[in-house]
Amino acid sequence: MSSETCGPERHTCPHARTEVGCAHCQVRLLSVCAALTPEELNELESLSRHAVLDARQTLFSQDEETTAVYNVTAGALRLSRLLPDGRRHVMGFALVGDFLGLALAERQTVTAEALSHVTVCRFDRRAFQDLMVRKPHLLQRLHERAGYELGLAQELMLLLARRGAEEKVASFLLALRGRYARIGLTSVTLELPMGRQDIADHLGLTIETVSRTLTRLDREKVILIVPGGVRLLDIPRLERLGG
Amino acid sequence: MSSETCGPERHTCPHARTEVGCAHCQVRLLSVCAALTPEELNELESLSRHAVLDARQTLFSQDEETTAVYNVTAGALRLSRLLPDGRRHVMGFALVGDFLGLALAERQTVTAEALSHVTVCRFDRRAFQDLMVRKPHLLQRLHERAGYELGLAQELMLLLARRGAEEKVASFLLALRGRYARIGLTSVTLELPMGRQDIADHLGLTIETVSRTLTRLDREKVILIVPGGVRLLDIPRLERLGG
DNA sequence: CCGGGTCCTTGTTTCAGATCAAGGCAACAG
DNA sequence: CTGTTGCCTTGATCTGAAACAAGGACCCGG
Repeated sequence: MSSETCGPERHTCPHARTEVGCAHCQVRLLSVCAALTPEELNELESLSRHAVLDARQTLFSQDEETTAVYNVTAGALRLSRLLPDGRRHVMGFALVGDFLGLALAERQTVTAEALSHVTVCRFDRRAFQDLMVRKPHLLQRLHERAGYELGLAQELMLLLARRGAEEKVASFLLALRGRYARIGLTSVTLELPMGRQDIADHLGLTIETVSRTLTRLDREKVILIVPGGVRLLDIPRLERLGG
Repeated sequence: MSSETCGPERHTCPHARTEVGCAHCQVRLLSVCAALTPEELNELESLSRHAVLDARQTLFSQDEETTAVYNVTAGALRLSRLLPDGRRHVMGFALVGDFLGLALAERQTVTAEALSHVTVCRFDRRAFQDLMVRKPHLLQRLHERAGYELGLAQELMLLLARRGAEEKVASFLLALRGRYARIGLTSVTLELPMGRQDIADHLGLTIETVSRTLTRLDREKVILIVPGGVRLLDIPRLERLGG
């Protein structure tokens, strides 16, 4: 709640991109940029600026004008929405390779806050939009990605409507594992860069229920709680619990 | 559950479009077609076939191959998703002007069933996709629409996570009113083409809770339950209840 | 080493909504 | 007219997550 709002410009390093260009970007093949030819990539690169955020810093806030779109190259962010009555809902988490600003909306619909040290690739919105008009296959790629996001949103809806804290938590862990796998990160332990409160606000539970549920799963040897994440011990069982 | 699965082709009337072309379509300005020039509209028209469904008929089913995309020109459909364990979640309702198949996915993610007598405009998926590659502004329009859908999905997520049956029902009614207003339908009474069970499955409640909540709102003179829908008597109050 | 954070866990109570059960009502067919 | 069916409503009881309350683990700065 007390995170300082602070534009990304402050963290921009104009020299960074000369050192590591788009062509050498680790997330290029995961992201929308994969749609581009080398020369188009060059053009895109000329629009991009790297930005760095520390944990708890805000990349952009709900309702503010959308000045840029971003590609996450390292770290994780929390995407949340504040309700008029003060309650918060965490719409999701942006991981490496995720694109922020898909919908190309005039105003941000969510607040994006860094959960860890984060690096992003920043593109001016106008310039990006212009480029997209000229490169229909970039738009197509973006639209595909939007379809994927729509799918994620539907899964989450299913998750929220499904009663049972255990079901929710189990599905959440599996979904996160799936997203990590999609970007080639298959570790024994599942990193949880977000706190319990974030998970609770994401799943429509309270922090106590999330904590209790994780503790129970740990006690029943389905998972093992480790610092900064969990180890998934019995994935078939977890899948049975989650659906 | 017992609705007959039955392809839309059976209801196709190849002569219909000669009688009422795209240019005279009532929903043209509401839908993705609004992005097109008259001659492009002609081209689109040559791809379109009208199809008619009676209530309870299935337009397409979850997991089946996507052979076509649709534009709803009359009536309403229920978009639902079946979980492996048999539970159902109603992802949403398609109204007049809505486009089905935005994501251009290979397979359907939901089942679409007519809630009333429905007419749709059917476009072959391949042909539509080809047209879109040639008409970037159609793709752009589609992407915009996808952004809108993503917004709706987020709203619904908020709704599902937000506790309180009353809040959910109130927000649902207001959201539906908003969607009707968007397509120029502002009647005193809000039509509810879906049943109580559908609303329950949409909001993550039971049919009893939906019924009780509507009854309570009626008793408190916030709404008036009428056959086939409700009349919204005290909209400010409803807004306070819904957020 | 201590003091003050923050985050997480655990215990107890309470309540909203699920569940179980029954009945009402309109449409329709025989 | 009567039985059936589908949809909605109402009531009684139960349950699981929220709310409230407290304590523990860890980190960091002095």
